[in-house]
Amino acid sequence: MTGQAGGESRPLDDREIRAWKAFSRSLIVVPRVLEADLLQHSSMTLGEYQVLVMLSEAPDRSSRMSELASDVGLSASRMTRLIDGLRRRGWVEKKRDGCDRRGAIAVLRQEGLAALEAAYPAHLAAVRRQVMDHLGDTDLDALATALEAMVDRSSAST
Amino acid sequence: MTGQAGGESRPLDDREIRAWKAFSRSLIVVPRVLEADLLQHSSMTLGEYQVLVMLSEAPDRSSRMSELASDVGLSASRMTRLIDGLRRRGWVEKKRDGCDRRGAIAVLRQEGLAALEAAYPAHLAAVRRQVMDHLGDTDLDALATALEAMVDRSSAST
DNA sequence: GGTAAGTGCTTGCCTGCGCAAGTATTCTGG
DNA sequence: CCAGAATACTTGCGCAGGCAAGCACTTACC
Repeated sequence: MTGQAGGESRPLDDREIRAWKAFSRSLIVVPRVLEADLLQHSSMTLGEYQVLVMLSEAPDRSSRMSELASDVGLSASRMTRLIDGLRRRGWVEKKRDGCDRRGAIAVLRQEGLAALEAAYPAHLAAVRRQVMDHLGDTDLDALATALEAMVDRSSAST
Repeated sequence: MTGQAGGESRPLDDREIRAWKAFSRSLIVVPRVLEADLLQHSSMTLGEYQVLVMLSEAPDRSSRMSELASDVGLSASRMTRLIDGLRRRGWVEKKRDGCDRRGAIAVLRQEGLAALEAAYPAHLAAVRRQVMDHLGDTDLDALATALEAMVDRSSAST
């Protein structure tokens, strides 16, 4: 029994409903607000910001497209176009992988790192203001563990 | 200095980074997976499902467009087109408000309720499987409170 | 009562994003 | 060494969703 659609699931109780409704609203509202802020201050998307962060932390400031995609949780096609956008702005360059010439590797350029550093303070403030400041009573480790499990489950079911 | 981006914020510590990264990935991945599931099983969007739920719980199974929009966290224009879609499927009808004839009121029809009830079991199972099942160690009330605060803060800053 | 400002929905247009199909390259069995 | 399967990206296309401008109606003020 995979549980895909088959098994009867117990309905959510009141606590669960409250948590789920709050979570599902946050899924819509939080990214919108953060993205609007980032777009206004730094002319970049939330996805673009996250990709720049991943690249800045990667060895040689470079990473394969497919890794970037799965790390941020975007589709491969989205990543192609996202990287194209960053390339047009001169923030990253793309080169074919020498060993596996199917693959492409995105490399963060100096200008991209500068853009990321310029965007960082305002975005950090927005994340604190919109998200972290409200997590006061929450056990961060338990929350992180739970969210990681969700995301892993989802990637697994692909 | 607006204060919007002004103040220096303390960088996130390791715990916060972990929680934030997990949260931001979940913002991308969770809605995608749930929506794909809902679309496949019931041919409706997550937003459409949520609107149907709101309507089914509302007095007279009807609600003003603007209320629906703010309850689910979507923009007014999105709500117009979403309701149009539901109307085309015969699930909802729209009538002008008698008292304030600027306003429009969406009314859930029997067919819409039936569609919602048909979609419910599979969606419930998906929500349990993808989300609720992973929240075991988490204090649901604290989490709900935190998420509600986030969303309220965001709506407020409009 | 009539004009000005405000409110509530709709429309035009643009962007983000995924899916399905296509292309290029690598791997695998004969 | 060569077909066929598998992999890694790209491209075509369609839908979700926001913003800005528009239209309809109401409220406020003279």
